[in-house]
Amino acid sequence: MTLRVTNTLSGEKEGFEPRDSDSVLLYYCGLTTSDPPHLGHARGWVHVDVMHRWLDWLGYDVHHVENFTDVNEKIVARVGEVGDSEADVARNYIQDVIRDMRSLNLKRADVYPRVSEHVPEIIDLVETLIDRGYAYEANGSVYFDVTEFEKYGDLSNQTVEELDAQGDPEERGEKRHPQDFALWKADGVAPADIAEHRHDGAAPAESACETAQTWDSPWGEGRPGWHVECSAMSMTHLDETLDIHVGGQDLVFPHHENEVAQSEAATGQQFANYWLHVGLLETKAEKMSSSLGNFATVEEAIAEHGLGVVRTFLLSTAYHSRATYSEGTMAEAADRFETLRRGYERAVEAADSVDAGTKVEDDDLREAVEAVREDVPRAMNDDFNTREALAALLELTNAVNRHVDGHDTYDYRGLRGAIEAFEEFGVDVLGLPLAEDEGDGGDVRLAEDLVELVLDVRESEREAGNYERADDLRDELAALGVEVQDSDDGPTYRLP
RNA sequence: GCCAAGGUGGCAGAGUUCGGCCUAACGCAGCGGCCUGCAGAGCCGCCCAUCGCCGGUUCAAAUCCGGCCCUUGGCUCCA
Repeated sequence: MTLRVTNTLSGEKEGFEPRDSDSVLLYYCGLTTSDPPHLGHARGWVHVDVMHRWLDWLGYDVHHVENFTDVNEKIVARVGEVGDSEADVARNYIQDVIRDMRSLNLKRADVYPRVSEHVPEIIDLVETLIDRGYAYEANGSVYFDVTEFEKYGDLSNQTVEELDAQGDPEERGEKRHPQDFALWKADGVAPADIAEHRHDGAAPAESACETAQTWDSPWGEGRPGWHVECSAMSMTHLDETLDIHVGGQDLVFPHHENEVAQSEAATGQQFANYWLHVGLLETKAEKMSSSLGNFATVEEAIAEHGLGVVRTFLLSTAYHSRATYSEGTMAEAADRFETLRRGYERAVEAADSVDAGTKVEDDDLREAVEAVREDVPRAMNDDFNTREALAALLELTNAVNRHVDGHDTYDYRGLRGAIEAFEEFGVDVLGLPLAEDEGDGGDVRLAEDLVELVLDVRESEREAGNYERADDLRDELAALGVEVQDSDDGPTYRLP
């Protein structure tokens, strides 16, 4: 059973073969740190995270890099709102990104390089491109000459001629061809460059622009262009040829197209063997984006729904499809996650109970365990089909519930198999917090003791037949977020 | 206009690579039943799909081919 992935280069699902049979170089285009991260970013991160986890499961040594674009006109446009300078704004948002990545339970990448730390490498790359005849200098700026690179347009399936036909010839300026793009931009940032990105309440554009960073270069003072950074950083931290390059669907053109051109022109090597593109998150048939202002931030979503629900939501749609964010889709995710979490909990409780024995054998349960061990790897190997993987775990949940409901004594080995499958696939591969305890601080212990005290009182009311009083107590606990469930063995509860 | 990705039940969303086990998964919503003092959770069952439209290939098509319609994304900052 081998991994197959949909490669944007070919437009087809292909068998995955890394350059080196036991390691994978994985690069993900991170975000520009000019706005709070929203759920659309989280979708990309979580899917890359699961790819990383699955490649680990398959036994590869994964080298994973994600960049931060901390030099950009949009960041300058925020000066005065969240910081006093371009660098300061970027630092603030990088901090937000790191906080959100932690709360999303992402496996760490090996490196999170920033543009501001890689200007020397970028300059080297630009010089190489000039030396090799793929780039030219004009008035202190450097442009990539798309007519020199034969494969330009291959990734996005366009030709330079087609692209030129769309461009406005007046816009060409100092470029030789309309599609040429900047590798290095002379001087700093002009107020006009940031005008369209500004919010109300920003600092005066002039003073914001004064904080824009510039660097010395062979062509004079200036700033790196947007596209070079990914080429320079991925080559610095991984290699000239990557196994898998992942990014949002909206980056295919021009960003990724330009990355391919720069990198391959400079090295003569294929830049990435597999290009994977994550579909965009939409609300009511409109993509979620910072510029449209229609986003839910990662922080808000986690605070409102919790990690498990957010991850379940993001993984409930295959990475390459677009996904819909709405109250309804979140509610569905909440249900799915709760079902899984309860199923896992029931398996653990049953296995640990005195009624679990070695003499009990439930074929249905054991078959379900075998099935999930086949179904999840098959789903994940089929282009990381996380939706199918979740469905397989839900089938296991159903088998666990049937077993616990239908028997007075439990099949210990069957349950243990189920628990291991939940942990291996649900927790380790999909990153779901199935076993999350709510922390073991003193406050939590006190809360537990108090809830148990209330439940004891409630039980005696029930025994006395005072159901109204008992129901009131349950309702009041529910109002505090404490979920109470009655069963034959007495009530169980869960803290919020 | 050009390029790309899509159009599957009330919603959401797999399956299309290599046509048949798809009489279309998992789930949400809805309905009925079991369990329960009640509720919830869970279990069992049911309901809702001629898989955008038209034509073609085939013993057989959601899956392949042709045409058309529509949606979204990219072509300008965007994961």
